[in-house]
Amino acid sequence: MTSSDKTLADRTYRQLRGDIVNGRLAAGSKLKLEGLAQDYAVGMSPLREALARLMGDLLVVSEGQRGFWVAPLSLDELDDVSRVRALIETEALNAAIRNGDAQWEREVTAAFEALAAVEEHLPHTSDALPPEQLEVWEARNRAFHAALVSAAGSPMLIKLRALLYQQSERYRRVSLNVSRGWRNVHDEHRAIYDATMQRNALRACRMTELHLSRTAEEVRKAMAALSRDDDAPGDKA
Amino acid sequence: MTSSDKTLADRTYRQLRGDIVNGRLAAGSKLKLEGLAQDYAVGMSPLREALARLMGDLLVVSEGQRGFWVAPLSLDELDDVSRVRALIETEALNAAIRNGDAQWEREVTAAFEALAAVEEHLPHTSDALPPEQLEVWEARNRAFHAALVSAAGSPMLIKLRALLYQQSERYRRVSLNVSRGWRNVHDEHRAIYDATMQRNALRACRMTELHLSRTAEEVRKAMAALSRDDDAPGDKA
DNA sequence: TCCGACAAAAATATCGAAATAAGATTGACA
DNA sequence: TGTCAATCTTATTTCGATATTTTTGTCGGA
Repeated sequence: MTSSDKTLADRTYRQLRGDIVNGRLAAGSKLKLEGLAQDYAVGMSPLREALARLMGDLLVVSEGQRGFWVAPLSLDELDDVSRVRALIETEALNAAIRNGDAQWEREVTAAFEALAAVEEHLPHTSDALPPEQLEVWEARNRAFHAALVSAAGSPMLIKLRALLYQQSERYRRVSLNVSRGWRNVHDEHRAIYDATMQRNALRACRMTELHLSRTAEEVRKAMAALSRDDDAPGDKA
Repeated sequence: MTSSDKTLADRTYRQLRGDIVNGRLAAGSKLKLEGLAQDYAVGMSPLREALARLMGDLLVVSEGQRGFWVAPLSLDELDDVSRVRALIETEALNAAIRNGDAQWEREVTAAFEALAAVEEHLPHTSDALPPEQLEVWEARNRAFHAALVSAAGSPMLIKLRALLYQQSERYRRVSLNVSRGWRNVHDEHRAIYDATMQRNALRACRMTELHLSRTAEEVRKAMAALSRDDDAPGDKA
């Protein structure tokens, strides 16, 4: 699609990843190989290769001779991911603030302003957001957070951060489907941005932790609500 | 081999991973698919599936339509991996010391004593170690470090730690091939073990950092020596 | 002679489809 | 009601076809 789709397996990997992260493929659902091969119009070989790579991203799990599933979501894992993400993200941001040069500042500013342009007229009370606008926000949010840490000078930190961001995104998408409006997430982004530009690493990391924990809290509530909804209408045997 | 080899791709994944980590497949070398398929006695599909999974472990890199390579090693990456590993490992150890119960203590003790049994009569000056004994030490070292953090209560931390340990192991194996003997690594392990058993998290983490940075330093020297050797005898065009 | 562009050939990576084998399901029988 | 076997579904793998890259060889110009 966008970048390096030299091979069919590559393209399928990206498509599948997107469909899992944004929830089009439900968490925990069985991935029927034949069906997927048809949907994505590929043969078994590229499909299996894509699935194997997604296992490394912790988006797919497999069991011996029984097939593949979309990795399940759970409240416990949400807490786990959120905590580790905070650790990695603050470490990376700290390093970036230490190492970042003028070019980095420009990139962060550009990413922030692009994000701000979307966030400033977000519905505060509405319960639904046009999917297209949601995709734009997701992309710019991802870009902003990526830009912040891009000067960390540590490929490994950046790689792990990307992995954890993706995990978080899956959870966040769940809550966006049931959320009763947007909290003033823009203020939080601005606080992180300002502290970063002032090279106030301590404050920037604190604001980041706050931002992450608030997001996690929101997801937690949404998931709890969802599981209540799941239990109530369903009957026991 | 050992655990879940339900499928050919699984077995091949493990074999390849082992051969890369212990250096039987040289860093940076091209992985010729046909050759590998013969060596491991599998077809293309399971082989490619294994390689795709190894990409997720950062042990293999691939390029578009041009094939696979063993991920290269570099001094920069050694520093990067070492730093991030220290971050993750101390975080996990800290949590484990907070959460670990009596069962955990027993497991750590057992792992430590098994390791000690090998380390106590390690050659202090010898320059070569029988490969078989080296494998035993590697296994017990891995088990000891894994046991320490096993009670961290965070699957994600443990997963990332395992990834980084594996990266470090690759580098360590390089240095073991050229090392002029063993430093008193056993004292370092004992210091970590003692502090852990005393539930002295601060000291345990400090000792861990020291242990990791000393190991990294040793590897750094070995790699520098190797690259000198590589340059000197070789001729320019 | 030396180099560079170009074209053919070889090597190799990628992919799809059919064969195989393992697991799940159904139904008969005890 | 539980067990076993036959059947069906589905994952896994092999194999062969296709597409791409790399190498080799040839020619023409400096």
